[in-house]
Formats: sequence, C-alpha cells, structure tokens
Amino acid sequence: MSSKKGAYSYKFPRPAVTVDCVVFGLDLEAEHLKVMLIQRDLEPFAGQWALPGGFVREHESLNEAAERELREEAGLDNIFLEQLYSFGEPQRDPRGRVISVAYYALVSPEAHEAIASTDARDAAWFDLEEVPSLPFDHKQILTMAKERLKGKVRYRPIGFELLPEKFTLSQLQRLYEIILETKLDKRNFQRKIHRMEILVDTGEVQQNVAHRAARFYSFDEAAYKQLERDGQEFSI
Amino acid sequence: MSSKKGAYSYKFPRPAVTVDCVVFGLDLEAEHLKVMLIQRDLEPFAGQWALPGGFVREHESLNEAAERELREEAGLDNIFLEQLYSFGEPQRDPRGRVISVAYYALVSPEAHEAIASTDARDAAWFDLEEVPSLPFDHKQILTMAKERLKGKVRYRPIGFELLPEKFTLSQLQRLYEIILETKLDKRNFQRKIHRMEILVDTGEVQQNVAHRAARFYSFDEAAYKQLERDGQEFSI
DNA sequence: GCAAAAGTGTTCACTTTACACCCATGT
DNA sequence: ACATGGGTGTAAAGTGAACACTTTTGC
Repeated sequence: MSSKKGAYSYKFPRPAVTVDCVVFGLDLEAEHLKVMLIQRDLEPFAGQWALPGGFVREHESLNEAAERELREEAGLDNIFLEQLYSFGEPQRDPRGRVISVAYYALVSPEAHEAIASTDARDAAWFDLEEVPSLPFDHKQILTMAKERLKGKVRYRPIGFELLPEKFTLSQLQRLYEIILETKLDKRNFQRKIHRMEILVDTGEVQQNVAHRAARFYSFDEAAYKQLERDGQEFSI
Repeated sequence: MSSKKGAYSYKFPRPAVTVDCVVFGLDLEAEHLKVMLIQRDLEPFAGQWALPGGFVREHESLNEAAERELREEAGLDNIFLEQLYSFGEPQRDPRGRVISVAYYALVSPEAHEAIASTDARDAAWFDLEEVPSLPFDHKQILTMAKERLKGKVRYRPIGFELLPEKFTLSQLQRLYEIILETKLDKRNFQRKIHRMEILVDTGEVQQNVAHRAARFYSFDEAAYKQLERDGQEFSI
C-alpha cells in the first residue's frame, strides 16, 4: 500500500478522503431553514437521503472538490462555501476508513431554482426540522453546521447569502429570527442595520402587496469592507 | 489503486492524511506567545523546524492522532486541543498528495517542562515573532491558528489553559494583552473578571516579591458552566 | 373601511470607558 | 525611603431593551 514515489515512506493504509456539504436555504414564507439532501444512487445506503458529497480527486483541492460536488450533484455554482470541520472516526463509514472534510454552503432563493433545471434531479430541500434519518455521521455534521451558522451569522454578514439580491428589511429580520430562533424588536433591528450603513436602497419597492410597500435593499460589499477598515464590526 | 473491499468503488489514488499541531505557550516574563516546533528527522525537509505532526493511523480518530503526535514528539499529554482546519492543496507536500488536518493546542508553563523530560529532545519553543521559515504550508497553518486563538480567547475561557493552575489577575490581564495585542485598563479588567464569578480565590498570595503580594486565583470550571446555564457569556 | 405589514422616537437601565491614588512588600 | 506592582471607585458616554402609533396599499 506504500506509494511508488521513492521519497514516500508512509507505511500505513491510506484512508479515503471525501467532502460532504451542508447546503442551507431559506424559506421565508414557511419561516424555516432548509437543507439540501440528495438521494444516494450508490451503496452503501443507496436510496437514502444524504448530504451531497463525494471523494476528493487527485489534482483538486478540498475546496475545489466541494465546489465540484455541489455543481455535479446539486447544480449549484458560485455560492458561499466555507469549510466546517473534518470528521475522522475510524468507524464512521462501513466501507472502511473514510475521512470526511465537511463544508457548509448558503444559497439564495434564486439559486434554489438551479436545482430543478440541472441533472440534479435527485436533490431536494428539507425543512431543517423534518430531516429524515441520515447515513454515516451526517446528522452530526448537520448539527455542527447549524451551530456554526447560528454562531457566525451574528458577527459576519453571511446571512445575505440566503436572501435574494434585493430584499426588504423585514425579510432580513425574519432571516435572523429564523436562524437565531428568537424574536427581534423591529425598531431596534432597523436602527442597528441602518447605523452600520452596509445596505444600499435600490429605489425599488414591493409591488401588488396588500399593505404599504416595503423598500428593497441590497448588501453593499464595499461599504462593509469600509466598516471593517474603520475598526467597526458587523453585529446583530 | 482501488481497495480490496468489495463494496468500495473508489477508483482514484488516495491521498495520505496527516495531522499537524500548533502548540501555543505563553512566556509571561518575555511577554510573548510561543510556539513549539520540532526538528524534522525525516525527509523531506529533514533538519528543518516544523510543526509537530504525522500520519494518521488506520484505527485512530483524527483527535487521537493529534494527541498521539503531541505525546510522541512533544511529550505533551492531556492538554487543550481543538481542530483548526484542514489543508489540502494538491501541491502542498512535495511527496505527493497529502491532506493535513491541523489542530491547535494550548499548554501551561507547568506542561512546558514535560518537553525537557521526555524523548522529545528535538522540540523547542520559539517566540511567535521569531519563527524560522517553515516547510510545507506550515506558516499558513500557524497564521490561521493565531487568528483563531485571537478570535476565540475573547468569548471562551480558553486563555486559562496557557496559565499555571494558580495565577494572579495581572498575569491573566497580561495574557489577554499579549494575545489581543492591545493594552487593557486594569480596573475595568478586574471588575469584568470578578463580575463573571468564574475564579476562585485560592487564599494564597505571591511570596518574596518586592511589592504588595498578589492573590492567586484559579479558574472555576463549574462556576463557568453555571454562568453558561444562566444564559450569560464569558467575554473579555 | 378594514386588514396587513411598513416605518418611525423616546425613555430607562446597564455597560463601557476614562481616569489616579493609596497599599503592601523587599531591598 | 524608595521602587515596584497590587488593589480599588466614580462620573460621563454610549449601547441595548422595551414599548405604540401612523402610513400605505389592495381588496
């Protein structure tokens, strides 16, 4: 099992290495976080819903592997993706020693539609509260991903990744209420957001709503970077 | 290169998997963070200083591998250890594809002494500002570990891991000043610490110091857990 | 006109910050 | 007696939390 390369002196069997991705989406109507699962077509656990993922190839980095799997299995490209944690209990995979580098991803509602359009027909969204039983240690990975999201969303502007390009302040507030599992005060929330000056008013408003139309905003990346440079911090 | 196990359909060469550890120590006199490096005895980079680490064995978890390497190479046992990040650029190791799961560890001055006593004679402490050039992507790993420590120490009680069992408030303050690279106000700092009620006064005081003797405190794990249960948070 | 969500200010409590002096001890 | 670091209080500013009504729109 040792390598053919002369300089290589590793004498133990090598584990296989996979990436697994926790893809979060947001259902603002149902007020739920969603996670994307795919129906496995290979053993073990063929037919079961599982996190999208697969083996890391020889000439790609871990990030590239995660991006490729999301593209191939979920039809998702160019989305927020960040490494979560690596899982390596010896018995976590019945096939043998498999180490999984887990990632989490955040996708906007626009990107949701990509799933239907591509060959990722085995992918589906599940309410985070109604996830079926998952193979391997995918439940544990999912739990950790949710904790990471919950912890990070408060002090990094990653929540916007879950919203459409243009969104209302109410949608943004609902996002935080869903992720943080708490109610927020509307006036305090809006003041806080406005104070940071990281949103731009698109000038557009809601159409055909049976109440006063809300303004659409979008996240201003440049303004956020300026905020950081000024020693301020994003914070909800 | 495919596995002998029938159920296993992975057709790509497997990467090797290593763990690498960034071990931090604190030099309160010199007011510097230190990092432990070991002199490599194997190629590649034999003779160079590098992060302690090595290959993950077949029947051990990633955590166990990191613990074993620290024991074998640094004579360190039972210390704070947490996974940092996994590094997997295809060219990061000249031997071929090697994925490294990085950890960071915090050791108290008492544990420093372990190094001299064991067979870890190739281990040595370096001021964080005076680290020699490191092989592989170890510099990048070290940088990320430092950022993680800097970020985490403010809202988790992990700083205590770098102090002796019993410490003075000034030592604790100096710890934060060193890690956060900032000056703190003594009165405000002490008030903050006391308000959390997570330290116990050991009743002991400094001996043979040419000034009023400081009290020794120790971190009260149980009190901290109570604080958490009360919905409060550790914070500096 | 009514239902439904948008938008907007003020007060109070608490936390953070800035700041200076006396105390205990060894030499 | 002096040098050294230990230990302590107070006032001002800023931040976070609580709280209710008017506006706009579609039906």
